[in-house]
Amino acid sequence: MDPTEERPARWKNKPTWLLSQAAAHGHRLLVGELASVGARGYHARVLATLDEFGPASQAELGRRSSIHLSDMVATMNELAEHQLIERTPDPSDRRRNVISLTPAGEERLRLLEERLAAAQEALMAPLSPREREQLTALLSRLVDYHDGRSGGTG
Amino acid sequence: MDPTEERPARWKNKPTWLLSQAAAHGHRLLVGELASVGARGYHARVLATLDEFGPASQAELGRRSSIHLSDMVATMNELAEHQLIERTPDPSDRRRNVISLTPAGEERLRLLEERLAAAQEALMAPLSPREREQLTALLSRLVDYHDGRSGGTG
DNA sequence: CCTATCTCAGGATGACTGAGATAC
DNA sequence: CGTATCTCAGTCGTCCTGAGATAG
Repeated sequence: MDPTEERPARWKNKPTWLLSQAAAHGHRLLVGELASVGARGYHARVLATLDEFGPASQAELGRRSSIHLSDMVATMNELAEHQLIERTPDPSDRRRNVISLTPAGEERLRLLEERLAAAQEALMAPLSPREREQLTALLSRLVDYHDGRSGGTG
Repeated sequence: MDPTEERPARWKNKPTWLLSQAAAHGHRLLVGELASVGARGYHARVLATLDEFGPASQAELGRRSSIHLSDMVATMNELAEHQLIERTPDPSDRRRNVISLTPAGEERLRLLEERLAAAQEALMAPLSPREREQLTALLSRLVDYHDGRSGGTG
């Protein structure tokens, strides 16, 4: 950031601009919170998805977490290194690894969700509860619409 | 994307998540539009900033465009390669390059702004005019607030 | 001396492409 | 056969750190 100077007026009402800047601020806060406990965004996403839907193959987990299949390998390695997940071969389909959350992973997730919540609060600080609801509702509309266009059955 | 499966319910109301996903969709649309004419996001940002504020040093231009100083060099090289900007030494401060828009750069900018506008429209498609205003107003509040916290006098 | 500008090298994250081996 | 899974290697855009040379 460091906007010592004014920014072009034509950007003030450009959604892609506002969205990218707002997301960048959110990302900074999120990364800061997670880094304070040595985690990355992908970790929180995978752990939460496992907690919510239970064990699944890497590919399925990646789709549910909106993480690219080719990025899942490294993410799984990092999480397995710390015994936060377990990777066991699927006997009914030998291509697959079934990923499951370990007790340590569940505990880790609780910690990460605290940090996540702190980031949300810091990000939304200037908005009233009513405005926060409005914003999340509008963003949800946007995301759902575009997910539907580029994605599968949702 | 490709969300063949459901996504964790706990994300549905997480601003950092919604923002990052909405921004990603916007970014995809933006990059797609710009790539169709061989341009990148930084090009449009620098060209628009030059058009709005006139010639400036690289550092000043970077601050106004919210582009990191160390990323400006490559961006300037790319734009200068196509004669879209001119880099002339500042006689009153020999550290500085004064960057100015060439006629070709102005023309280029007009083309890019058409593509930009198309991306905005595609992104906001599911929202009514009133909702679009609400969204941009809320995002502006968010961005202004956090710009003020991390930046200068903006 | 300290600060600012420009340049270069490189890292981190997130999203993505392509290709290969294996299994269904 | 085609398709899906997992793995590996690498690109790209954006944001960011650090360091050096030069100039104010």
